[in-house]
This record gives sequence, C-alpha cells and structure tokens, in this order.
Amino acid sequence: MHEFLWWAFRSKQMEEKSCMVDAGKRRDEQGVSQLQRAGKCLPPFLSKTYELVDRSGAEHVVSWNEEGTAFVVWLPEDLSQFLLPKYFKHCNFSSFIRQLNTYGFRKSASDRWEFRHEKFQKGKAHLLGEITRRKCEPSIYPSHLKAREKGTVIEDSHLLEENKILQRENSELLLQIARYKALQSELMNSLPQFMASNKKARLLS
Amino acid sequence: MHEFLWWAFRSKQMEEKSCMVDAGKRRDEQGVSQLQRAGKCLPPFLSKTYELVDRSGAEHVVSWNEEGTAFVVWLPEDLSQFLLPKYFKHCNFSSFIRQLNTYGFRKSASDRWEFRHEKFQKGKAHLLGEITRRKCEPSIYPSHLKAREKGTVIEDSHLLEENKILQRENSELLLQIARYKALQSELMNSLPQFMASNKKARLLS
DNA sequence: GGGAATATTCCC
DNA sequence: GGGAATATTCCC
Repeated sequence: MHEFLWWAFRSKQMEEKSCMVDAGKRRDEQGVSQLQRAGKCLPPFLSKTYELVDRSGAEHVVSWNEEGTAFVVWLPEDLSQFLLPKYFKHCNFSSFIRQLNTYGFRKSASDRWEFRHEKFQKGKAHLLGEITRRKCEPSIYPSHLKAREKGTVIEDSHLLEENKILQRENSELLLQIARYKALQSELMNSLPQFMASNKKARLLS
Repeated sequence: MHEFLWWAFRSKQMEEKSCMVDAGKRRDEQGVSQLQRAGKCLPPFLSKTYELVDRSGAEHVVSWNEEGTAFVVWLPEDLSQFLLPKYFKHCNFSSFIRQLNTYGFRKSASDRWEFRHEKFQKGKAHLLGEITRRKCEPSIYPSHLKAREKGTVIEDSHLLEENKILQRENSELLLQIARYKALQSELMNSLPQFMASNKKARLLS
C-alpha cells in the first residue's frame, strides 16, 4: 500500500514539473533541514519530530501542550495521513509511536495522545541533542535460555546455538573488562604523578 | 530530498484522484503482492526484486542474463530513478546493492552490473524461499566448538555442562565489570575533592 | 511498551 | 562488501 503511494507519486512526478514540487522543496529546506544543519548530528527522527510539532502549521492536529512541556496529537488520523508522510517514509501512527518509545518518550496522559520527554520542550530545541536512542542491550539471559529452565528437552543444535551466544557474550565482556583495566591503570599511573607535581609546587611556594 | 518527494506526492495525491493512482494500485496488486501471497513469508525484498527483474516492463533497464541465471542492471540511473521507487521506499542504487549483499547475491561480472544468487533464477521463483538473509554472525567462532561440530557426536550433558560453565563465567564477568564501574566512579568523584584539599593545604602552608 | 526482523542510510 | 546506526514493520 505505501509502496504503491510512493511509486504512484514518483511516476507522476516524473512526467510533470509541478509548482507544488518547488513549493515542497522550499518547505523542506527551510523546515526539516534547518534544525538538522544546526544540530550537528542529531538523529533525523528528533529534528523531524520537533519540526512536526513546532511548525506543522496544523495545531488542531498536533501541538505543544499549554506549558510547552509535552506535545499532543489531537487528530491521530490526520497526523498519519497528512503530516507523517511529510517527514517520514510511512504514514503509520504506530510506527511513529514506536520511534517515540525508542527515544524514551512517554505517553503522559491517559485521556489523550500526549507524549513527553524531559529534553523535548517548546522553545528548547538545543536540548534535543541530549536525547539518546535506546540501544538493544545484550541481555544476559536471552529469552530462549529461560525457556530451558522450565525443564523441557532441548536438542543439541539448540544448546550449540546457546553456547555460541554465550561465548560471544563472554568475549564481549572480557573486552569490556580489558578496557576498564586499561583506563584504571591509566588513572592510577597519572595519580602519583599528579601528586608529585603538586607536592613540588607546594615545596616551591 | 527523498522525504520531500514522498511528501510532495502525498500532498498531491490527497487533493486529486487521478486515474494513474488506480492504475498503480492494480499494478501493485497483481505484481509485487502476488508472489508475496504465494510464497508464505518470503522477505519482501526478495519477492519485490524478483518482480522487478522479471516484469518491470523495462528490459532495457534491467533483465535476466541470457541463461536466466543472473540479472543485469543495464541502466543504473534509470533503475534508481524509475524502478526502485516503485518497489522500495527509496531511489538509491547503493541501498539496493546493500540489500542484495545482505541476501547473499554477488556481482558476477566485472564489466557490467550483473548480480547472481544460486536460488534466484528465471522461471524458478519457487527457489526464492531458500534464500536466507545474512545475520550478523559472530566473528569469533570458538575453535573447540568448530572441531566438535564436524567430529564425533557429543551428548546433551556435555553441552549442558559447558553451558552452565559459560553462564557462571558470564555472571562472574558481569560482577567484575560492576566492580570496575564502581571503583571508576569512586575515583572520578574523589579526584576533584582531592585536588581541592591539596589546594587548601597549599594555601594553609 | 518494547523485542526482534527487515529496510535504509552512512561509512569504512 | 559489509559493519553498524537508524528507521519501519511486525508481533507479543
């Protein structure tokens, strides 16, 4: 469905140079890209979402809340259909929410689509850089390992697979430890040096 | 740029119901989706790429090679601009190639854009299901595990034992890391304090 | 809400 | 070619 939309547009776009295209281009350049350029390497999702909320030109669809501490999607349908595709490669409200969650936004009201993130506030675009995307942390106990504990029989291949995963995790952990050790010894080495130079300074004074 | 295209189209699409749209929809339904429906849960990339090669209707842009054992992109520019966006959410030749590589396709000629995969051949769409997407394999494959796989049969109990050991090792390593982290932050916290007291000592002396 | 697979981009 | 980050989809 969405592929079709994208395709249909492209077909159309290629056989006619409409003025809409230029209008669109201008909008894009002074809109989304502006923040992007200013904000070093802000993830596109953040700059685009800020744009979307701050100047979609459709406050009846999405806007800041009264305090400017969160934003509210008043008309999810319209957001999906008209606004999302302006900024993203889809028109699904659920995909938008998935991204919000990935970046740590929370639904902050039960009776409306209000989303909040400490670093996402009206007039404070400079805070956006402090929003971090959640990584998929290496889980210590993968879900499929848990299953085994319930007592069912697992074949060799499964165990072998688990073994591999554990080995990988092990290597990764060892690497982390090595890094910590290096950092540690660096610190410990520089400390006496630092103290010595300090002592010297005192003696000289 | 691409976001803009997508957006511009959507804006346009919403204010006019062109017959192109319906044509596009029909094409999409009998094209891409057909294979998809037939082939259980074939990754979209494979069904779409097969479609693209097999019936893009632009053989001067992309087609099977003579034997039907590979496909050739004759006009990368045109593929990117006109065909890719029909099937995917982008118009980048490089993104297309990235996906081909992910699925194990190889460039099979040095003088033209010919790509090949054993299970991707003219008239053999039923083989597509055997193409697997490459996962990010662990680069370090423990040698002792390798040896055992090819060699003698090992019982569950062995693997289970090893698993337990690895799990224990893992926990131990995690604990070590936690200790390092604590020590680290302790050091980092006490450093400025230490400096301050040193300065004070100097002032008093 | 979020895990995980797939897709797209960016970069070496 | 492919690693890795981000985006989109699918599913629990």
